[in-house]
Amino acid sequence: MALPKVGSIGEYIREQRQQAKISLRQLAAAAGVSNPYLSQIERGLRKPSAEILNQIAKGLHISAQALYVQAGLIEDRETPSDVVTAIRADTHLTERQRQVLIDIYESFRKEKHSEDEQTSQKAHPRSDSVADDEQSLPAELRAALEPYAASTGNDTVNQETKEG
Amino acid sequence: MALPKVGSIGEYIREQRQQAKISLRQLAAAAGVSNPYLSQIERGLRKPSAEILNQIAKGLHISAQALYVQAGLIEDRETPSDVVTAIRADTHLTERQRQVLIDIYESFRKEKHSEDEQTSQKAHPRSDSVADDEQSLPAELRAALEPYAASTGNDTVNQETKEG
DNA sequence: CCATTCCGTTTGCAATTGCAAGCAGAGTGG
DNA sequence: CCACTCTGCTTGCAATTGCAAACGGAATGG
Repeated sequence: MALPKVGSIGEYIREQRQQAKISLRQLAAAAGVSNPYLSQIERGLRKPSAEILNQIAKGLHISAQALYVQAGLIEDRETPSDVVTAIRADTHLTERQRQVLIDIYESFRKEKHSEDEQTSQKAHPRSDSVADDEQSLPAELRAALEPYAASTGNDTVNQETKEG
Repeated sequence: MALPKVGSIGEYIREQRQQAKISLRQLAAAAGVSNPYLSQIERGLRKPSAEILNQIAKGLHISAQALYVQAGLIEDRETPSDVVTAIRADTHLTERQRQVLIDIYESFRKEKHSEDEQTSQKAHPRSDSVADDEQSLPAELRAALEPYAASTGNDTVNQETKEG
């Protein structure tokens, strides 16, 4: 395949480098890549890997995400909702758990629609001790959530929810 | 010769894929990469480029940042992955909704934490067509959540899993 | 029993990354 | 004028990515 549109990332790097007033070789040294390779990257002749991109970002003292966005490697971070983003980014949740959480959150948002509330952030007296000794989750809700909690192919819960 | 410690990213991908209950080939197709290559990635034999990583993230419906963090390509402090903080900061939720969301999240975390990973399973590939993805919120769960949503008496809970 | 269809893996191979070495030009100054 | 040093760029080459094709199992079904 011919060269794709990697030009924008190279231009961006060169722009940032020139704004920092450092030479190509200096940035190459700071980033730990070779000078010719950086030259080719800046002119769009090569498509750097994520590792190289990360090192360049470090050498430029800019956020790696800025470079990734420029390279089209991550979405433009529209921040749809910090909650959804955080859930999606949580590496400890399973796919299923993520979807359940997001769905619950969105249904909450929808329900909340008509109700205007000016909740000033007052101090939460017991904000830190959540889910420690007393769970405010009623039994029925916990029971309903059980099949979603840890099902990773374990068949302790027979999920025969087949549509008729 | 010596394979570097790219293992963690591969393990993570495989874990996420198995939790999503899709085959290696399915994920490969969804991500637009070849099956053998994905196999090698998951086993840590290859170090995927950022582009491939991004496509895999799309195929897994997880944030690309999560993968990049796992791969050690970006610092994890760059990602706002604190679900509880995000929920607390959301001004569109009622206090009660926040509490429920956080509790569900915490219970998910607990279940996942104590859960023993179980990969040895008798594969029954086409027992009951698991292919249909989600049916996100079952009626029982929605019913259990209703009293917590908002007492507007409106029950228009249509689920729209936003997919990119 | 053999054909089919999944699953994941192994095996070559083209294309690409990324680098060491070397090239051309512009200042600087002895 | 020539040596030195800086700038960025071009050239081969080893190592790697990423893929098409083919392989060994396991389950379904004629």
